[in-house]
Amino acid sequence: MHTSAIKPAITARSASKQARRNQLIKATLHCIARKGLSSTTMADITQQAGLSLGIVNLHFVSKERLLIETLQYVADEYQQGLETIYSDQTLNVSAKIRAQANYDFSKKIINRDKLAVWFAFWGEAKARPTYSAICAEYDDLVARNLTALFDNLKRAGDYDNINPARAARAYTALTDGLWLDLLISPRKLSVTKAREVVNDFLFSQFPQHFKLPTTI
Amino acid sequence: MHTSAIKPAITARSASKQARRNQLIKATLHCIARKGLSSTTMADITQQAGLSLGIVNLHFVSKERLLIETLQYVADEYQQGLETIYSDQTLNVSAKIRAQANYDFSKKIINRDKLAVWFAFWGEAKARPTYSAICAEYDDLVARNLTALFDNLKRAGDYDNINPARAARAYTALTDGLWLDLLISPRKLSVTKAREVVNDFLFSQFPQHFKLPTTI
Amino acid sequence: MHTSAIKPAITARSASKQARRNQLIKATLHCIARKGLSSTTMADITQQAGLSLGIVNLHFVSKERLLIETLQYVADEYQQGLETIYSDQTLNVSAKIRAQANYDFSKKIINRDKLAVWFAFWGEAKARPTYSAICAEYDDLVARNLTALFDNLKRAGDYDNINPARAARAYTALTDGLWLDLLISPRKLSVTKAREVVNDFLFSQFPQHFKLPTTI
Amino acid sequence: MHTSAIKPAITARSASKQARRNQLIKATLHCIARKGLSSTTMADITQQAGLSLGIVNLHFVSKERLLIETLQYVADEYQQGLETIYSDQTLNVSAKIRAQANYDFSKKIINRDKLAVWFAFWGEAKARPTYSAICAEYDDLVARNLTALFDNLKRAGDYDNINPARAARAYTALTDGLWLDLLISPRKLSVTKAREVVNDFLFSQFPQHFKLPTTI
DNA sequence: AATGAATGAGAATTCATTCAT
DNA sequence: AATGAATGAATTCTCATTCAT
Repeated sequence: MHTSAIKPAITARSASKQARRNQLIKATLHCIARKGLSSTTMADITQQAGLSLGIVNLHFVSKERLLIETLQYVADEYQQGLETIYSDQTLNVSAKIRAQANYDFSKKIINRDKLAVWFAFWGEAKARPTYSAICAEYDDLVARNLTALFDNLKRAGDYDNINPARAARAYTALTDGLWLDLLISPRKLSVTKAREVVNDFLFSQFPQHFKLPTTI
Repeated sequence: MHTSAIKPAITARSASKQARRNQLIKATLHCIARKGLSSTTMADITQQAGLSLGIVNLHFVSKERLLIETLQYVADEYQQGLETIYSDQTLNVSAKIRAQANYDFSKKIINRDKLAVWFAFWGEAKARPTYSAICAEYDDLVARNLTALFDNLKRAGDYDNINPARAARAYTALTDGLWLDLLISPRKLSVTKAREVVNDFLFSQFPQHFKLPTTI
Repeated sequence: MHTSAIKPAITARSASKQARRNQLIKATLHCIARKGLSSTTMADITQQAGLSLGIVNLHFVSKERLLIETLQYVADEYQQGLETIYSDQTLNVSAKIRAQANYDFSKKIINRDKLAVWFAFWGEAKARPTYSAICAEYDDLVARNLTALFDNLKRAGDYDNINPARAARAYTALTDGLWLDLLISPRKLSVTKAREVVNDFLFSQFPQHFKLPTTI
Repeated sequence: MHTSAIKPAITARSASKQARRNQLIKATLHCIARKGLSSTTMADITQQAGLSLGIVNLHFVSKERLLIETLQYVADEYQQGLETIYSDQTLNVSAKIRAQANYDFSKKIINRDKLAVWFAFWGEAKARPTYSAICAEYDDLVARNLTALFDNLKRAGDYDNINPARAARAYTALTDGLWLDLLISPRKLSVTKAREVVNDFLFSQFPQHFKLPTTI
């Protein structure tokens, strides 16, 4: 009873606390995309968030922690999208793979700002194990699930030559590489073309389950 | 004896201007790989090179210029290796492709330091157009040549479904992605596995010209 | 009462900011006078002000801006003194001129530190247009007002040979030159003597309105 | 005979040494006038002289010594011109004064570069006693000679109100002040006007010996 | 909880001077 | 005597963090 009276107050407080944190993470994302990871300062972030300079150290202890949580935020966001697909009971195996391919090159993911943030962190990953760990985590999720899906397809079709784990590895490498291309030379590679490349790949691996892109 | 007579000539003072520049670029590469792009300072670089602090501004005007020339150096080195392959008259089309695949995952290229440097710069590319420009250049070289090679194969075999330009795009994306995986999670992806993934890809596209990796 | 409740909140902040700026400008003046413009460092200034090194960039963006505002400060201070004289309704024309002559060689102006600062900036003026502009501004004020005053005198007396504009120019040149002498060779020229030189000049131009210095 | 064979060799050496020194002083003057005293570097000077960087320390020991000798050079040059006038037996007293006035506003002296150099050093004078000493020296020469000349005039005419020493002081202050104006605001004060101001002054002091400028 | 002025360690850059050639 | 690459102390500027309000 007491608790039910007190809890809302606590939740309210912590909710507002979480709101501040998200506000700062959003601002951080924005700044990293505009100015790059190394040129983004605390002043940039807090100004972008419309808050005072001291607030980051209040809510995140240090800049380093804010950056880590920002990366975590982006990784989580991506993972949640995938998990929704993976756990969707209405989709069959190939539909899930198709859904992931669509998701990986959807407006939500293919957003130059988000790509920039991904690669900004990857670029620092070697020197900062914490970044590596976060990046590796989502990688795992995809590898596990995609391997399972490809394995299912292999059994469902006549795919003796396919190694599901390697195909999954190829898929993630291919999408990472295409994202990089989309970021570095957006004039040479459109999202449409990138999708075709992915579809080519899926068709080449599982011709009985995927269609050839209309244009060759 | 010779060396003891020659070495003194290469001491601090008499090293050629170009030698000094290379010395500094090498030191820069080393530092970026160890500490990351953003944490690498002039003091780190000059100390690594065994030279004095002021030397960078003497030979490169500014840190920014040194970094650009360092990226250029790595890009040039990679390009030269490829051009040697592309212009090798003793290799037929599929041998050239195989040679590139070997080269792309050879000791010379797959070196965690060099990968780290690549991704360090890619991570900053969005915010620094000069970096993008250099990265885009080598991309172009590969895209052009690989498209031509795949085009040749297509005519030589029964590959109606292949779009050479897309296959080339897929190849570069795949290798970029694998490099990233090798950098980020070297425990999960070995160079051997990465080679198998590439071979899988080449076999899936041109089964008449490439062999299936021995292990499935 | 209202004011005492409201003002402190508003003024306290902004006044404190302005106070810091003045504190730094004062310290700058002091350092320039002691060590010269070119040998004055940020460390000198902030130490003199009893503040930390980073404070200048916080309040003035750069050293260059601090120097400009310091020059502006001295120029403004001098101008304000003059404007008080020019706008004093209780003084007649010749009294105003006499007041300016007194002011120009008063303790407030003839202060070796301030003279040193003036000439430090003049010395750099050729190479820095911003300095020139500020110096030229006060020059203008004096030229305009003194010309008008001399013009009045000319009409009031029998001064056919006087060209008011030229007399004004002569007056400013004379005082500038005397200030320089007071700075460079204070042993040869006392302030008293300098005053006599100015009085000689005024008497020679307008004998009906100014007295000959007592000692010849 | 020996001597006549050896001496030329010695003279040649020392002459070439002096030539190098003059070459460097000229270059220093040029650089100070263009860039200001504080921004002039050893590299600027040696490059301007078309010589190597190390040469200054070879011929002048330090930058400081070079600057002092440069100031000395300008001061000497000015003094020599004056001494030629003072010792010219063909000129009477008022002609000498007129000659000096002409000289002080001649092309040789009124040269923005040289003025800039004068004031650059004066600006640093307070903080560097060596500069003061050199500047004071020429001042002395003028004061002594001009006082004597004015004294002569006083006896030759009806000038009871004139104090020759003060008039001399006024003359030097006036010219210094006009030089400063010519340097700082050349658009407002032409050399012609400056000459008129000086002539006004001489006429006002010694109306029987100097003519009123034609324009009033 | 929030602010933002102040701090000061750390970084890049400059440049007089040195010294091997 | 001359050169100019190399040095490293000195200087300005940046910016994460602190802390009084």
